[in-house]
Amino acid sequence: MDAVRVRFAPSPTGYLHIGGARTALYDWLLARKTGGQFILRIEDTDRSRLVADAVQDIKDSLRWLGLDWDEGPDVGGDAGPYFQSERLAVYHQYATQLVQTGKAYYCFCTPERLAEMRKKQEQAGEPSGYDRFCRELPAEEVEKKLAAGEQYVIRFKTPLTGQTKVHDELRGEMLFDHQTLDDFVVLKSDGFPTYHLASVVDDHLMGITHVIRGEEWIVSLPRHFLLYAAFGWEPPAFIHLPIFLAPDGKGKLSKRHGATGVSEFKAKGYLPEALVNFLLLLGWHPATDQEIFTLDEAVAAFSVERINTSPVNFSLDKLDWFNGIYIRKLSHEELAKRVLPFLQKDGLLPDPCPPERFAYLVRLMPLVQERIKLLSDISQAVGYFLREEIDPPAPELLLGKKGTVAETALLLTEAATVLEKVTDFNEENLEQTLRALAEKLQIKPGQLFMPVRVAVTGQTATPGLFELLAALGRERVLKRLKQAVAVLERAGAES
RNA sequence: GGUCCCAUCGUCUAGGGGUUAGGACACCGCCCUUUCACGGCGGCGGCAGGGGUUCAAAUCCCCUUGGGACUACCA
Repeated sequence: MDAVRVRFAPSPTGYLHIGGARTALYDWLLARKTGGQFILRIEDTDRSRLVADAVQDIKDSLRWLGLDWDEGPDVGGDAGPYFQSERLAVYHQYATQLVQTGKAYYCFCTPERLAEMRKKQEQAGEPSGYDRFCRELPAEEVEKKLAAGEQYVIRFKTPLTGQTKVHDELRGEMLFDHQTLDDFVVLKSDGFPTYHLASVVDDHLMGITHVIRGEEWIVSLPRHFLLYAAFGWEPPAFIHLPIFLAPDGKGKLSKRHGATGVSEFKAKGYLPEALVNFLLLLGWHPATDQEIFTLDEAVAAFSVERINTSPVNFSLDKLDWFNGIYIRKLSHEELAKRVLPFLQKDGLLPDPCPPERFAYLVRLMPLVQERIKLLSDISQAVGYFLREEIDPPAPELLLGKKGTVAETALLLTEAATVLEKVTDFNEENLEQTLRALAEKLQIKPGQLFMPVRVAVTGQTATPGLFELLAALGRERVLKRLKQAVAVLERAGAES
């Protein structure tokens, strides 16, 4: 495929949505695969819905995912500006051109009249759409209203008859009757363009060859083809991606279905590698049955032809699996780095983190790496390592299913005694010592190990006991064993 | 209501005239094992329905049904 120019054109009305992230990913992949350009364009033409931090969140999220843009905010480019709000003169020029060539007209209808019109249409069960009240206004009247400073919009003069044939790379040709289209607004009364005008003009001016966007735009395709024809321009290739449905399959994915923003996934402890891999396979499938992809591998394997057209249920199960896979791929050092902010947020490590504490964190990584699914699981997983003391475990937890208070207290006391004497407090010695103790007490190893585990961690699910004890260090182990014995003695006295 | 899109296990999907309908996640079981996890092995589970076309249909066509999108001076 020849080098391609693609754009991701989000509207800064909120954070970067997970659906938008997939669109950006496919854009980026296509650009990288063909040696073309990936352009970021901000479609800030709706002043009323503008969100202050949105652009920052979009840029941060894109970078976090590893999707760098060749032209756009912060990096510039020859086809700018890349904020539509800075291109108003351009849209005004083309809108005016449309009017002058008889392809569009001024409309002075008030929002009130439009609302009333819609109401009547609804009541009558008629198809909705502008009733073309201003379409044939005499030129003198238009001049008069304009001169009087009346508010106006510019509407496209959709042909009354005939049809427009549109083309989508995935679905092929689609036919739309002009009768089902109305005279849509291209320039709003505040001087800003609508999406239809702005995107068509910009895509043409910026030399966009492939438009990748959500399926919800298919219905608007005929308008866009009409605009291209009106300007005498060749339309780019259109690729409409299947929309994301809510996990239950009922309706479009939205905020009420949990996290939908890329930054939320980041905050929850998902790795960008995992999110990208997950998104990659949501609507696209390689020719092989490979499932794990680096960004580079994805670039090599990606092809537009293998994008799917059926709607996708956005279910998170597989994302968790991907996250585990990628967590296990990281080096101990790198994992520690990624996990650090979560520990700092939970107050388990200071910010900044002193080197020796970080080194200890790295030392802990092999113990927990295959046990956490989310980076945010880390506090639960290493809390008892990072704290000097732990809360005394509940007696029931120490006893397990069939232990008695007296027996367990004895076990733990014995354990403390032998552990105090271990010469070198390492994994191997610890295992030898404790297995020997179990044998001496004539109990199964597990009967000894579980109470010890609970005594020193407060949890029943932990990394291997001996590596854990070694990482904890003799002092804390003994202290916690004694604390547990005290808990049991107190429980024994009470009953 | 109108216009348009879509339809293979619960989910993501492969398969596009002849397959025991394949894989992954999830779930269940077994193995490994001091717990948890990882890993290994196995299992459960699907072509929405009806008509055609054809020697042969998950696959092509039509209808029905179901789901979804759009229906703004939002994108």
